[in-house]
Amino acid sequence: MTYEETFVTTTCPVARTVDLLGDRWMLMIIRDAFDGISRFSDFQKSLGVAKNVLASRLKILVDAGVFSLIPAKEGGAYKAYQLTDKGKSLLPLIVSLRQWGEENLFDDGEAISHLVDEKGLPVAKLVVTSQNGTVLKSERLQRIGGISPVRDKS
Amino acid sequence: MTYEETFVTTTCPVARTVDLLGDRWMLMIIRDAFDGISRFSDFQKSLGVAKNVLASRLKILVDAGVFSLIPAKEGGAYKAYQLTDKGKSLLPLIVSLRQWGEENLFDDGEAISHLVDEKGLPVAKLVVTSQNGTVLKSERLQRIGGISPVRDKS
DNA sequence: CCGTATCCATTCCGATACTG
DNA sequence: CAGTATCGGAATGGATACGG
Repeated sequence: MTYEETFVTTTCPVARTVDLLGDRWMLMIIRDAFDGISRFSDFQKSLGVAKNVLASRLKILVDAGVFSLIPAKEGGAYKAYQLTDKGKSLLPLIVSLRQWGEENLFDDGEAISHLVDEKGLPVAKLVVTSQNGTVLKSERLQRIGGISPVRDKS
Repeated sequence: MTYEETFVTTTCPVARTVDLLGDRWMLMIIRDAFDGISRFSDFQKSLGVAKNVLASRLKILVDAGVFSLIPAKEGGAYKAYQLTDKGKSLLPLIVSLRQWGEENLFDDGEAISHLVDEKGLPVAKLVVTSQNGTVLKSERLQRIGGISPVRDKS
């Protein structure tokens, strides 16, 4: 079962991304990739997922162009799954997941891992803005084109 | 089975968020909520999900504080699931999903729905930056504290 | 080490029927 | 409309064994 076979045609980009990545393992695999993991066995150790499941997920991600599979070098022992540019552009998604979790799913004083830059500074909070830089609240957004969401007529 | 019962304690905020929201229906429900949907039957019509499944997901989201359930007004007919502030702070996540899908999962010329502000301007692209505003590439990030990811020692 | 193939248990989901 | 209860089937995942 390849990614293309299960791909649902929809005009909503959120739905398409969720079709591809909206799965526990997918998102955790990508998180690990941003943490520098690139080998099959390291993904498996980190996630504790069954090998067949991991293999199928990685195949889908390679097919989708999120990972490229680098063959083992001559004399090298391991293949490597590396994020492509397409894969690296998932960084805002992973950071969104991280920041929301940090702010909403931890009690004060609980152990927590942080994301920092090379100087140890925390990453800035992601904010949705208009193209002129003003912060946008969700109430001021609307979806145009494509599917027409059901709206409250009351 | 409530959200608390299945909550996996981990020091990684990504994992906690994925535990709660890393599911096809969850993310689609939240997308719909940002599109203004608030009623049980409208979610159901929009998503085509079975009622028992929808009910269980909405309960989890209410328990988690993402939605508040507003009872029907006197004389009003419908209850409403409204995003709380906590729920509204998921906007960057939904926008991340949307923008990645727009850029990577559509062929040129395909019908696509867009997210715009009240003036019809597209939302700006989300970018991960350091606290001083410089754009951060994934290679320059690292996770500190909490779990120690498996790293390549080769 | 990196997977693939198979099997089995479980979960999950959709459909239906029913209640307030 | 807004759910709850139940049931059967499909899909999924984990474990294991095996092969490149």
